[in-house]
Order: sequence, then structure tokens, then C-alpha cells
Amino acid sequence: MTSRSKIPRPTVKRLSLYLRDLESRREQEQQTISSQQLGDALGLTDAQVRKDLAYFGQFGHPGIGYHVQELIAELRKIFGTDRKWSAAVVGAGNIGRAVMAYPRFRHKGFEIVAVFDNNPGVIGQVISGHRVRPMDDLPALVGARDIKIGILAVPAETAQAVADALIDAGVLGILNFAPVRLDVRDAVSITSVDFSVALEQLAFQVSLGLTGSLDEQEG
Amino acid sequence: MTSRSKIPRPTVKRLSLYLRDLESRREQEQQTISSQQLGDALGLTDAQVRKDLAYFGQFGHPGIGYHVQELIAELRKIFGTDRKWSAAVVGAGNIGRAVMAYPRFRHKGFEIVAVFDNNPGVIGQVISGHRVRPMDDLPALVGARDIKIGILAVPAETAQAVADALIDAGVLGILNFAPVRLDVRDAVSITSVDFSVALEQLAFQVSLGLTGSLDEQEG
DNA sequence: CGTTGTGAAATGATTCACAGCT
DNA sequence: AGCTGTGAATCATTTCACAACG
Repeated sequence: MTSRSKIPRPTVKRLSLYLRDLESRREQEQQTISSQQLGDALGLTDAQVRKDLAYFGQFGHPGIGYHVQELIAELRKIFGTDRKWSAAVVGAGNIGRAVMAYPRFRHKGFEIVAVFDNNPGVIGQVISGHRVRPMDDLPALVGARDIKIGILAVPAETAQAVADALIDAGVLGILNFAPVRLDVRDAVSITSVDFSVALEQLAFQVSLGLTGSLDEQEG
Repeated sequence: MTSRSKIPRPTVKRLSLYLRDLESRREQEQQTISSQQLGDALGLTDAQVRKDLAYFGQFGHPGIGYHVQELIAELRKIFGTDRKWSAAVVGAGNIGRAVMAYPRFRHKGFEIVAVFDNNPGVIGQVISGHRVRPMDDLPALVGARDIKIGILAVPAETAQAVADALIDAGVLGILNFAPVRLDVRDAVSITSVDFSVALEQLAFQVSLGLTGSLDEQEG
């Protein structure tokens, strides 16, 4: 383990954008890329790109730029996406279904190996190739199928209880789609995706007449 | 227009979290709240909460705190959520369906008034009460139904083309679910929701053994 | 040359700490 | 007393600018 100085949070958030862009360039057979090019594509400065990458190692070649293929491999190592994570979807409603049908999950190194719901009308159904199981089966299956990630697609009211169940069962991370802040007693990693917060951001930007994206520099 | 100093981007992102928390407190009949209480619930310091709110006006009452009801009203004004926005969903696949079924949209002041897709097998179907229309109808309907917001739920490959169509038709904002950066020539506001980026964030945090959320301070 | 990696400077955001109001 | 609003201080992130390298 190379002793690396603390990584800024914004850097972590940009890393996956780099990877996404690089993967599409590789498909188009692009061999190398400069920090300038990568920055332009993402609305960042060249210095920012270089500094972000430099937190993790020296991947560039002076006078040349970065080898696309090589940098993709490095980023995947950083993300831990070079290994596979087993995941469980909890909640087989609309969001749960959209998640199960999302083709990129597998590509990003996640495999959905179980689906849970507590609605008797849904239990037993097969959705996107997965049989929906009752919540009661959760603790046993997390262990049996080596589930590391819980995808929380239940209503806000039950989200905390389900999160607790997932943590007790031993998952390491939770992807939360419910519009609440979960209290996870620092037991797991959490990332949230919140439609209504996103909509409100948008409404706010529109009211103010702001253009472009709040996530970017170019404002 | 009150002359207000520039608002930090992180503040904008927290504003909707405040509103969400306040709304749930009002349901529980809580009358007032201190910056300390609100901060604790969201993992922020009291000073941060006060400073964020102070960018928009003086809503607090020394010795008392903030009146929940009053602050909700102020935040809604700030968000422009006290008016209604007409929205169109483009893409009636899994994500589009989840969006249409999401009950909070209406509550947040958005009304879905049209749904578009270019798949002949889907056109004409009624989903969540909306008849799916061909993409060709988009330009006319955006004008006719006063559509201000486009919700982009199409695959990455077609996202840019659809965004261009929405902009040409005259929308003011786009909520983008496609995993690409859209080039919008600064014509509209953009907010993105990206599942695969979220998953990668999570994978990264888990690999590093980080706990809690990257969006928060408590780290 | 062109391009990286990186200290140093500049900008931006958070926290501190306290005057002032109720 | 309890709590807000806010300048000043601290901390974090970005940008600048340039030596070093292929």
C-alpha cells in the first residue's frame, strides 16, 4: 500500500466520470489522451485532471499524455471494480425494477444475486430473471450468497428499518434510493440517489435562470 | 430583487435536504427548530445551517430558532416550488416508468403532462395514466402544453440528440438520467442522476473501508 | 516540442466565536 | 438564558506556472 495523502472528496466524485469518458474513447479506438482533452470533455481544467489522477499514482507520460487502456485499468483498480461484488435489491417496486433492468450494473462489477420484498402480491414473482423473496429470508441469504451491497429501493418510511436489517446481516455498503438520511452508526458505506432532491435542484436552477450544471466549474 | 451575494454551490445542494427534514417535522407537529437540531439531523454543524439560510434572508428568531412552517414556506419560495412546472418524460423504458410512478414529483410542484418514446411497440400505450407519443410530436407539444422541464430517460447513445430536441423546443431545464455529460451550449439548466456513477462511488468507498456518506462532513 | 506532476498562490467553503436580539 | 446572524480565522480545493521528462 503506497502511502497516499488524503484524497479530496470532489476528486472521488470525478473519478468515475473520467472512467466513463475513457471507456467510450476506447470503444472508438483512441489510444492516448491529454489532461486537456479529458478536461474539455468533462468541463474541467487540465490541471484539475492531472491533480486528481496524481493522487493515485503517476499514470501519465510527459509529451504524450495518458494511454487510454492503461488509465482505464488503473482506475478500475482504484475503484475495486476489477473484482465482483454480489448485491441484493430490496424493494421490487418501480425503482427496484429499473435497477434490475439496468444493464450497466453487471458491467461495473456488480451482480444482483437476490431480490427481496415484503408485499405478498410480489413475492414469488420473477422479475428480470430474479425470483422475489420475502424479507425474512434476507439474513440467511446475505451470508449464503456472500452479498456485500444492499440496494435500497423501498419507500422512505421503511428505509431505516431495512437498512438496519442489511447492516445486521453484514453488508458492507448500501445504495440508497429512499429520500431520507439513513443513520448507519458508521457501520457501512452509503451512497444516495435521490430523485426529489435532484428535481428540486433543477427547479432552483431554472428559477434563478442558471445554465449548465451545478456539478461543474464552468459557471 | 434583493441584492444577494453569491451562493456557494454546496449550499444549494443542502437546501433541499433542509426542506425535506422540515416537512417531516411539520407532519409531526413540531413548531420550531434550532440550527443545532436541524444540523444534527443532517450531519452538519449549527453554524453551517445558519449560514446557508442567511444567504437568502433572515428567517430565524433569536432565542427561539426557526418556525418550521415559516421556514418551509421560505424555502419553497427559494426553490420556485410554490409555482407549478409542466414536465415531459422522454423515454418510456424502466427509468421513465419509475419516474412516472414516483409520487413525490407532483408534490414537489412538477406535473408530467406528456410522455414520448420512439419505439413503435410502446407508442400509444398508456403508462401511469399517460399515453406515450412519438418523438415527432415533441416540438409541437412542448409549446402547446407549456412544458418547461424535460426528463431524459433514454439510453446514453440517444441522450444528446434528445437533449438538443428538447432545447430547440424551448424547455428551460433537463433532468438527465443518461450516463453521459450533455453539451447544452449554456441554453438550459441541467441536473443529472447517474446510477452507475453512484454505484462506482459506493464500490470505491467500500474498497477503502470508508464508513458513512461522502456527501457529509462527519468523516 | 508537448505534456506531465507538483509546489505555491488564489479562491472557495466551513468553522469559530461573539455581539445583539428576544 | 437561548439562539440567530455574521465578520474573522481556518481549512479545503482549484488554479497557476514552471521544472523536468520523453
